[in-house]
Amino acid sequence: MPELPEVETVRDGLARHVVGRTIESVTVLHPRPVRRDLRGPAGFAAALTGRRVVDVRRRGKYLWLPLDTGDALLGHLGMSGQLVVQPPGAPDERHLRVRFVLSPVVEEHASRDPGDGPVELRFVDQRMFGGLSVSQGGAELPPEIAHIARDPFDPDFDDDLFVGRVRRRTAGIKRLLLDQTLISGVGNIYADEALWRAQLHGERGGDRLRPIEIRRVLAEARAVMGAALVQGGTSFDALYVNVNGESGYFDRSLHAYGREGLPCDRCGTPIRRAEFMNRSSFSCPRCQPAPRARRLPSRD
DNA sequence: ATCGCGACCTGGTTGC
DNA sequence: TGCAACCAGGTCGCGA
Repeated sequence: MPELPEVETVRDGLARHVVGRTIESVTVLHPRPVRRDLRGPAGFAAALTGRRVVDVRRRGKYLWLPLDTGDALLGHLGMSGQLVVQPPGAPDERHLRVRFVLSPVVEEHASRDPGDGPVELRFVDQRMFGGLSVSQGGAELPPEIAHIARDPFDPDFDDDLFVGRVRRRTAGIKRLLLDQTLISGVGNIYADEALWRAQLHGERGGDRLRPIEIRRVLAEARAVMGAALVQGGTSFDALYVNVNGESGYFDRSLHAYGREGLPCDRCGTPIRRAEFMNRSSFSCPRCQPAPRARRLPSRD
């Protein structure tokens, strides 16, 4: 499941391979991934055809491609989305949803790299939680994602602001780590990993954490995602930009997620799986002690 | 404002 | 063997 490191890997790959190209045609093979675009599949395609891609940017798990018009192609990979760059005529992927035919790299930027020829940008998504839309005037920052917080690698991410906001919330710290309006880019896997590394239980209330504990889990989120970023950045080949949650290029480094019943790498206690927000949470019952139940508000 | 939950979606896996 | 139930989870929208 793509979280910040995987999405950043895709952003970097797209920046190398699609910037400077013109979108020559757009084919929507399934309407669902463009559902957020109110103009419908035909309007979506029309708004992009003939436009040149001038950059590839990211905030949290969202990606957008600013266009020469000041609009942007906005995308989210959801759970199973991929953006792949392929040579024209490569066999269609099983779950190919949208195909963009891109022009060759313009003359002045071209090298002798065969990758400078025409390519296809393909949105492939099995479960279709992800999607694409055209954001009008969204080149700088699409208004659709103005509510998404900066991510912890953003130079303008404000640690003090984050600590302050967490301390004013009663929800558990895991829920707050997943709240993209507080901190973006963290998903279920890296939330569990950051909490394991910080030795904090995800149900500890934001208002029950000391500032130093909040700073610790923030530092660990940076550490675990930073390590994944380094591996991800070297894991795709020249032309094929891939995000695949199942590929598991980072699996070997996981200490909590998916390790139910396996011994904690720190203390040997079996890792426990718990239901949380209709999904799974993994933690060490010894290293990450659960908080005592909050006292019910008194009625006197 | 905040909280917590259901809906959305497919296909691989599990259980009978 | 066949079929149904289950499971993965990011985001949005809703009611409280």
